[in-house]
Amino acid sequence: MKTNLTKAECSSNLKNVIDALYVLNGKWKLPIVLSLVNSPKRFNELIKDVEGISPKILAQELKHLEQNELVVRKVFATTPVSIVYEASEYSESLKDVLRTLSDWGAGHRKKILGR
Amino acid sequence: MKTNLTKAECSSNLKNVIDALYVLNGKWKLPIVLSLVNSPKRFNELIKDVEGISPKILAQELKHLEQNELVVRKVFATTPVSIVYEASEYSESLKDVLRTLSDWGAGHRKKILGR
DNA sequence: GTAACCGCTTTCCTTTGGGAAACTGCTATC
DNA sequence: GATAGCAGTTTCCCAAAGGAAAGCGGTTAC
Repeated sequence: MKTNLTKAECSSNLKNVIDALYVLNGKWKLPIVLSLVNSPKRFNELIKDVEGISPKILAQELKHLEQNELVVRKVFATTPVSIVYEASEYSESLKDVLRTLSDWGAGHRKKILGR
Repeated sequence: MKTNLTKAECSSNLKNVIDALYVLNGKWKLPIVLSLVNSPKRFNELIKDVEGISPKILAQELKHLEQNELVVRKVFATTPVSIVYEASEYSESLKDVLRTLSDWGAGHRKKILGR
């Protein structure tokens, strides 16, 4: 059986794909999530770990990721309070997405650039 | 076995994922590919089918998609020449990517918006 | 010959994303 | 009391993305 994309697959899923890309898009979202998957971190630790990001952008992206429940902001009532960002359990749902994207990206680079 | 993203999965694949998103990104690339998967089309047919796109953007995106071998531009020596754009056979390689993105996007929308 | 269609390109403009730097309020340390 | 660190916010700026409108060279239909 020929496994073309069917019309249904194409049009009915376009919105879903666009929604997914909206959440993952931009220069920093995935780097931040992946840094937090490695280990939870505080704001200034993220600034150091995610190379090149500015505090404005980091704050902005963390809010976006929090809204999408991929990152959790935890406040500890120490003095002074400590604030720690973690990758949520839900962020594991990205695993399959990231794997297929990574596989395709690797294969594609090889096809187009030959390396 | 706990199926966390491993450190290796995270860092070594980030570049691949970013490369993949670079190719798929933007407002119009996927709509164009999906329109062409349904049926090959001429320039002005695409203008009508991909609602809201301007000729400048369409020309630009078609070039990008051609460079990435997802779309083929065929010139027929009729008088006047007719130019037809088709989804390439290689564009089928996007099937898995689109499916996982679509699944995740659908689930995610449900989680965040409850619909 | 003129009006219309095809496949674009050009120009100009607005919106969006991202970055640099300074600054703020708070706390802790010296 | 001065300095430094934390967790950001504010301001200003630049570049890239995207859109609206017009134009252009060719062809064909009237």
